[in-house]
Amino acid sequence: MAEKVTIATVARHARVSRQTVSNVLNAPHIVREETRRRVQEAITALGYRANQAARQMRTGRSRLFAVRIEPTRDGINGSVLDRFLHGLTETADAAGYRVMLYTATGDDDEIATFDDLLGAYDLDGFVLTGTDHGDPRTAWLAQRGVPFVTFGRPWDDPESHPWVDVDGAAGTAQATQRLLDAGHRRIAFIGWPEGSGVGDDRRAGWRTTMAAAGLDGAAPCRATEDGIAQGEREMRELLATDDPPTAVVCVSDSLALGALRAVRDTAVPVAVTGFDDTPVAAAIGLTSVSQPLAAAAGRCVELLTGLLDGQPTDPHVLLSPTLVLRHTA
Amino acid sequence: MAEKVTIATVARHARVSRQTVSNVLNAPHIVREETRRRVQEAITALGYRANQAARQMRTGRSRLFAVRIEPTRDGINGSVLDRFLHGLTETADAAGYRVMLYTATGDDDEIATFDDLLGAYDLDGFVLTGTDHGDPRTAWLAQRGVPFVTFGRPWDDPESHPWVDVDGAAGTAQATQRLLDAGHRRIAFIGWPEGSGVGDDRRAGWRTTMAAAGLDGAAPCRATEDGIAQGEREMRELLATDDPPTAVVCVSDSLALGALRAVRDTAVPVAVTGFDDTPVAAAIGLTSVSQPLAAAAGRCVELLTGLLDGQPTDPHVLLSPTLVLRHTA
DNA sequence: TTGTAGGCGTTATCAT
DNA sequence: ATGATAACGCCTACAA
Repeated sequence: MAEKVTIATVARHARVSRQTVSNVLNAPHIVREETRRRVQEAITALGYRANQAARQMRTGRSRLFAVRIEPTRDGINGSVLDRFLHGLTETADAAGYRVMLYTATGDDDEIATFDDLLGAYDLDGFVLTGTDHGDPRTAWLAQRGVPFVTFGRPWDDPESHPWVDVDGAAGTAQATQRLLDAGHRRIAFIGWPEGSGVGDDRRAGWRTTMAAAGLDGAAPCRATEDGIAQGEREMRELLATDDPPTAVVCVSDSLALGALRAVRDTAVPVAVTGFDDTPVAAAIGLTSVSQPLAAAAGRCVELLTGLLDGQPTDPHVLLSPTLVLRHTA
Repeated sequence: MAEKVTIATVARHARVSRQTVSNVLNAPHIVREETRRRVQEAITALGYRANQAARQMRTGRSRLFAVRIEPTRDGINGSVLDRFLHGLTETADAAGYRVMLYTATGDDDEIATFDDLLGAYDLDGFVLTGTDHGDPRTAWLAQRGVPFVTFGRPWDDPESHPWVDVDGAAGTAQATQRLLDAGHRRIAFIGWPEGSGVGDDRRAGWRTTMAAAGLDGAAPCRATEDGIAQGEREMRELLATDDPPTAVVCVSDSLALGALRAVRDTAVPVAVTGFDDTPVAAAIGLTSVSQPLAAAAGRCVELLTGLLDGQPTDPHVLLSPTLVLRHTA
């Protein structure tokens, strides 16, 4: 444990004042070339690292972002957040920020945590995931002028705050088109109940694609809560109709997995596509729409740092997903 | 957005000195009952929160732990870390600590990050996951007296530092015993190559159980890298032998998934068990050994906080996994 | 371009 | 039991 290396140690070593060292760190352009080099050398030689606590106390900024980590619901969708989180940490790191985790049991609890975090750690910003209609969290943050970005559009008013999202409609449209190209005509959709922004968006992609092909009439649509069992049930009912579909686009891998089970029992092959390209999909060969999570995370960091530096960045980013073709479609 | 509430604000409000407020916070017992109550009231009334940066500068402690988030390798095993991380964040929270994330591309890079983090944020401790033989990271931390806990035993010397782990051998033993009870006699094992602590441990559980049943001769054992394709190949080779196994215990869900594919083509039903109870296992009905990840995370935090408070806690915790029975065995 | 003098909010030390 | 004072490491004035 070498004794602590402070800005003073560096100054002494480089035979300049502490202020000059600070300048080299925070405003390199105002320091003479040669002096700067000498200071830089001292910094690396001594292994100096700016103490964030001291810096934060003076500047009020912590170079820290906070992200909520969710309780891994059914575990299938959990991996999406997991991948996003990794991308976020990596990009933030590169931008000189670190990511702090927190948990919350609901919106109110999360808002209380905002308060806590802001008071105790002077957090620079938040990255929220999974926003929904009339989200109280974004309102709270916006009202206090706390910088934040959401991964997921604000469905009520797209202009209300910076966000990054993946174009779900484009994803399902792609999947639907692919089935169309393969000769399918009766293509069903199994989605979530109306009212969730994400679910409605994905359904719209399928619906418009079918309509564009003049196939509205051949497009049975079901809605259910997420889950494998639910997917299986809906698909069975679909198959039991007079004119059963030959393909189905599902709003999630969970539902697609269930549909796949129902389909396995039938003689006629039915094509199935899912959404999110989760590990499960990869493992069982399910064709699925893949979100560019690392890119999304990167853009979130970009937006947030831009906000903090007062740089004007386009605050709304919509990324395109890609269809990963496997055995099931 | 109200003006900042500091210890001075509270002191004024409660008509005491700043020091008394500090005492109420850090050494309540030395403050008179009535004074303490008055200060507490002021604290809640004003919504005061101790500023961590200032506290840290004075005490040198940050109430921050760091954990590495991995690049979600094949995604199947990634979910294990994900669940662990969530448990960690929750327990740390309850203990008044927060979790900071970092990434690293290798051991050396990770050590460099330790240095960074320690210098910049005065981190209180690290939680390492997935230790292996002769881990340079633990050596580095230990040498500098940095508090840390590993999730995973140090295989070379169990006494060298505090750890929490799950008894892998007990898990595979349980799985094997269950197959024995079901009447199986020829039970194979598909594992990882010798040399990984975790893999060898899990193999040992199977081997000793078979030996105890006097079935050493009926216990074909294969080793391969992790992966679905690898599992399928090994299982096919196993099935092609003169006296093929009627059941197989796999060291991971990935391998089990592959084995399952090989087995689906055969006429004779072959029982398969995996390890980690990943979402994939749940989705396809694979019997698997489940690790108590939330509990493990909790014990990690317990050990670490104990270390920091100088409390003597048993520094070695071995938890038992449970077998989750599903369709495949 | 470089040096000097506060002060950020907290806690430890020492008086009272 | 309580209060005054110094110090943690850094950055932002201002002076040289």
